[in-house]
Amino acid sequence: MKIKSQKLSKNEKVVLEVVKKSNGPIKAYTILSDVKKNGLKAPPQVYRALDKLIKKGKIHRIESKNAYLDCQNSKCKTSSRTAFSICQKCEKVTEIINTKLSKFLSNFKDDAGKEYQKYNLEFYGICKKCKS
Amino acid sequence: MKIKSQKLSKNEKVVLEVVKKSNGPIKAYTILSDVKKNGLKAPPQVYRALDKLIKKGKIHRIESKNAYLDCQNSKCKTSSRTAFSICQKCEKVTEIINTKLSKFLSNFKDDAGKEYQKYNLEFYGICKKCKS
DNA sequence: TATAACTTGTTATAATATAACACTTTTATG
DNA sequence: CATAAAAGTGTTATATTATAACAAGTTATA
Ligand SMILES: [Zn+2]
Ligand SMILES: [Zn+2]
Ligand SMILES: [Zn+2]
Ligand SMILES: [Zn+2]
Repeated sequence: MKIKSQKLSKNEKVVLEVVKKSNGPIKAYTILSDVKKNGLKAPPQVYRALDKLIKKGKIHRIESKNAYLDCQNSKCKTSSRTAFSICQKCEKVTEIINTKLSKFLSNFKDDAGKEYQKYNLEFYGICKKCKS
Repeated sequence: MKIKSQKLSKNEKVVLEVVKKSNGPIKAYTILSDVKKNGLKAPPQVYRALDKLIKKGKIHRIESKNAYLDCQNSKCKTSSRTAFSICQKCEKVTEIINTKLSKFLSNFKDDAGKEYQKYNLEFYGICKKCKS
């Protein structure tokens, strides 16, 4: 199994910094307006960087929010198996890092006996802060 | 726990029929062009119907594809707990109906001991047909 | 029948994402 | 090194997906 290079290009670095310093999931066009000071001007520059960063396991896409979040899991070498907790009130998102869960899903066989190399799981609820 | 009415409005019925007869996930604007013969003309008419149908558990949204699929699970009274198998080659999507899986996820507690009443899980792989 | 709740029709626009093409930089290879 | 291949960048235009806002019609129900 070939290991994908984790080296980042100039634009990838710029975009990753913005995603990292955002407090939670950030949208592509929010990133774009932010990176304009770094000389990036057009959507494709941002989307390309996002796509690469996802492939390199540096960030994840929160599908139900069209937003991007930096990986909070040191073990996340790739983006192939992800799980998130999403607050329906404040929109806070955290990556779930749970061995029992990832083992269960990685080993899961469907009724045809098929296993899956890749999954994305999004849990929805109300976070602790919003409950109190 | 209040049971949501499953009664469908005229537009909801029209849209549901199109989703049902499509062979796999269908996009909102594909639905729109299809329902034009029924007098529906504008995106909001389709999107409203889709939203209601999702809430009523008649269809599901495949988040990673921006597409809609009719519910294949007779037990799916609501859309709160869903799992899908998605072929990365032919884009075929099937709803996973598996008691072990749904029990595990429904009972899953994160590290803070929190349970979730809602989730969406998308598995990605290559379907049987595409493998052979 | 009044009135609230829901449903529809319509126009316009917002938000998200990609195609296509020219050019530059980096990497690999003989 | 030379040079070709691969990866990355800049740019314009456009495609795709989704919602805001408002007016009007319909249905439930008390
Ligand atoms: Zn991660
Ligand atoms: Zn919250
Ligand atoms: Zn279902
Ligand atoms: Zn397939």
